[in-house]
Amino acid sequence: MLLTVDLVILTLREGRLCVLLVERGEDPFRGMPALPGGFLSHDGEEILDAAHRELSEETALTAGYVHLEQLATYGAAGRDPRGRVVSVAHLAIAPGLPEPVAGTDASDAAWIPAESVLSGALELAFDHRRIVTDGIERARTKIESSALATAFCGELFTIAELQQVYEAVWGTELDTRNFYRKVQAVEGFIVPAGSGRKTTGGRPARLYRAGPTTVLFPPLSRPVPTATEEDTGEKGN
Amino acid sequence: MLLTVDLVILTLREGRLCVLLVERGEDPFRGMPALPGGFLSHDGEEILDAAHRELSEETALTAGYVHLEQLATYGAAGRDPRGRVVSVAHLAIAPGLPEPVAGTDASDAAWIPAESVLSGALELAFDHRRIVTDGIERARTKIESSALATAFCGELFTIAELQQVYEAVWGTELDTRNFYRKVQAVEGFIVPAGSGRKTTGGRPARLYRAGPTTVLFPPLSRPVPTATEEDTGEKGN
DNA sequence: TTCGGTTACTGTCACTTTCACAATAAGGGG
DNA sequence: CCCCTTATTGTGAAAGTGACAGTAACCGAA
Repeated sequence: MLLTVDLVILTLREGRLCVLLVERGEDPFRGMPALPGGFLSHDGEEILDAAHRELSEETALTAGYVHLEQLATYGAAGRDPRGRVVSVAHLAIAPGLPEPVAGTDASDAAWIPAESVLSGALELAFDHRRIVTDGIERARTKIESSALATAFCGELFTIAELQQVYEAVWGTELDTRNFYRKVQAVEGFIVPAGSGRKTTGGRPARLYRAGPTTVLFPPLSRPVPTATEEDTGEKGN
Repeated sequence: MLLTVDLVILTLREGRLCVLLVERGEDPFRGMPALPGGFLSHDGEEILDAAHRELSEETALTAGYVHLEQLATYGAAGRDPRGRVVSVAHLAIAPGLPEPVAGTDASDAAWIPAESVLSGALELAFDHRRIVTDGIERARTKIESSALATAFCGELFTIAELQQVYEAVWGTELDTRNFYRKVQAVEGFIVPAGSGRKTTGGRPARLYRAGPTTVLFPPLSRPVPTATEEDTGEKGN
């Protein structure tokens, strides 16, 4: 029985939720997009360590602030043609890397819009489509009641940027005024950080950094889809 | 590398949240309480099937209505003295079994109050204390926004019984009137079922069964501990 | 039959939270 | 100095929440 680690690495690029996929260079599903991952390097390697290793192999994340957590374990008998391979999937969330990240291990690596995977337009190797779906669902649920969304931002960010995170992950639009109020109402979620910076013209925005709070209360609840906006190609189940 | 399946089986007994523990009959941690579980029976057995098998081995659950879901995977290098053993833990929730369930596989099986494990009063084998803690935390969180609580009840149940579930799992007391209102406000959470039955004297209670709704909206939010009731021996982290 | 005991069930009011909605502030560039 | 762009703030209606007590229905005993 072989144990592997797979990674669902999410980030924001141009306001869209993206997942890092590599093109398989070897034979099961050769040439097909797949999640980055691999076997444990040596017997005795911790699972979480292996996930960290794969993460730094695949992304050039110098800043140590990357969220990484276990997602779920996938071990269906027929998921790998080579035999019984059980994979412990992990969810990683990184701030928007401007570089497309040329892979070091696999043939090619690229940020793919999450929508392409969710809609089924893009076919993935193994059961990786399911894993990506589960990972995104986890992220969508978890940003409601935890400070996870700040992991999509850099060290310093504006409230507008944070709002873009929520909008991209949930695939909805939010009211700016209510978002400002709710986010600032959560004690210790975001804390001010010195001066402001400007972006595209306009008034400079205040900068914040992630605060000590990890559990959001009251939570930022995801708006209910109003049944007349189900056209984004995203399935709700 | 060996793969095992462990089960956190939760139920309600006399209004208290209990977990099923077996006394280990073999040598690593012999005689110590542990979670039911075991190795995959044959190479190729599905992980979820193995969990179901262990569940029916350990409990005499004739009614098929038991909730079973994957919890997390534990693979720390030193967790098993025999070598590298990775365990996929599962969370099971069953209606209150009146029988103490004499174990068929392990030496002995018994329902243990969750508080004994959470408080650390009872020492468990391996890292099973952590697994139980994670399982209970999962249950506590999940009954807020899913219909999971009905899995603690039988086919038919009263609203008062459902309230006892929430109170036992959360370890808090709830206002009866508000609970009635909230539970009935969720469309399709519980649906009426015919006639009423009496319990200890009193007015007969209406019976309900679990409805089709699986996501609770609005959710039943767990009351915030008011910092003057932290004495139940349960740690809040 | 009535009465007391026990448990199930329901209604109100004050308060907080949520949502929908628009005007003002602060820079940059011409 | 004016215009453009984006950031930031306030308000009123509506819904939800929490605290609170009384009525209803059945049982068994007097």
